[in-house]
Amino acid sequence: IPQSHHAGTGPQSARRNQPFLTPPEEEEGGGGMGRGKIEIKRIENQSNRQVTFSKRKNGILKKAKEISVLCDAEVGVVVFSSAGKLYDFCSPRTSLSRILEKYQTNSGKILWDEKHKSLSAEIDRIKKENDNMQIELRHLKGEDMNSLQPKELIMIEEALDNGLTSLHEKQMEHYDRLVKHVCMS
Amino acid sequence: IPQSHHAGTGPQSARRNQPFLTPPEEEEGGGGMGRGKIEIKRIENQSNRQVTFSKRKNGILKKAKEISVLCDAEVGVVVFSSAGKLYDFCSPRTSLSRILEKYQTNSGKILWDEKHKSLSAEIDRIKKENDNMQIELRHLKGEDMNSLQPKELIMIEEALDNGLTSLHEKQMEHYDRLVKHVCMS
DNA sequence: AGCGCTATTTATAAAAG
DNA sequence: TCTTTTATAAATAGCGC
Repeated sequence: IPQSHHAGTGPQSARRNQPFLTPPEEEEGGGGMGRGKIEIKRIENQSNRQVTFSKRKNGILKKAKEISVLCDAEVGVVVFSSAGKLYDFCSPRTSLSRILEKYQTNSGKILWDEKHKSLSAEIDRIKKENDNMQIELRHLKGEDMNSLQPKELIMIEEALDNGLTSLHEKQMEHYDRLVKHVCMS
Repeated sequence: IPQSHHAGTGPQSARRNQPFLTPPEEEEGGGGMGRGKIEIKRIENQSNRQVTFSKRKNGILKKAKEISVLCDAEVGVVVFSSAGKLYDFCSPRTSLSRILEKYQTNSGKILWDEKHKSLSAEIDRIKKENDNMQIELRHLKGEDMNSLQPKELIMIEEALDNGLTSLHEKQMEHYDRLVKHVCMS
């Protein structure tokens, strides 16, 4: 998409990143080439501060999304610009409320009363069930088996064999039906 | 401090970033040069997932701190590892509670009282997920297959075959380890 | 679990539109 | 204010300890 212009300059080999041994002509005679390091302290210029906020806010939300996907982590992020505008992110399959609830449980800090403990408890229970199935599924698919003992592997193997057997029977039924159908026509 | 070795390869002018047209001698005969892009999807290898989580978690908390300082923003971040360990950040001069209060005011979402809805919605969602996994599990175990089409059966078959293949590899590892152990004793 | 190393990939500060 | 561009600064994947 970028692939800017590059009016037919010629060969333009595959090299990239020609640093700038000689400044390849300043775009304008004028001054600033800049980009550069900044120290981590409040940006005084309000405009710059706003721009930087916008960029970094996007950056953080993106990072949050990435870690939640990559590492299967639960993440909640809430950001207010200095102007008071709100931005937030919450990992999929959960909610800020849920994360905060967990936060309370885990940190001991109480963010709100405990009216919803029971609902929460049910969610925990179901999620646990969920996790167990997830694990079983993974195992049947041959994933995450490093922690398994030989005995457990054998049980999985039996399950898989049984599955295949049943499945083949079923496939045979389909096959027979097909053959029968063809013969009759 | 770093300034590693670089045994006198020669002139080594000020250029950096010599990619690696020819690998300038591998340190050891051994293999891995690696580093590289990864796609944003769950990291299957548990160990890598944990390491990446740790690194990126630090990264996000750092970014949160930076934006809060640079841009005078209020930021709250809560992260749970997949193992359930909690990490969090909150900008200075405030607290998570205060940020959340502001969040409610600003977003209209009421985290506490309206939590019922989100909780029950979540329960519904999880239960549905649960059901789907249940079905998939049954299928892999060769149950409830009457409603499946041949094509679907084939997909299941492939899954089972893949599972068996992976599993046999794993069993082979156990076996090899056992043999090795016996021989050594 | 964490730190150091380095090649690469990303994020971004500045500038200009 | 948001976007695109470009040169730099940072983050980080895969190793090794």
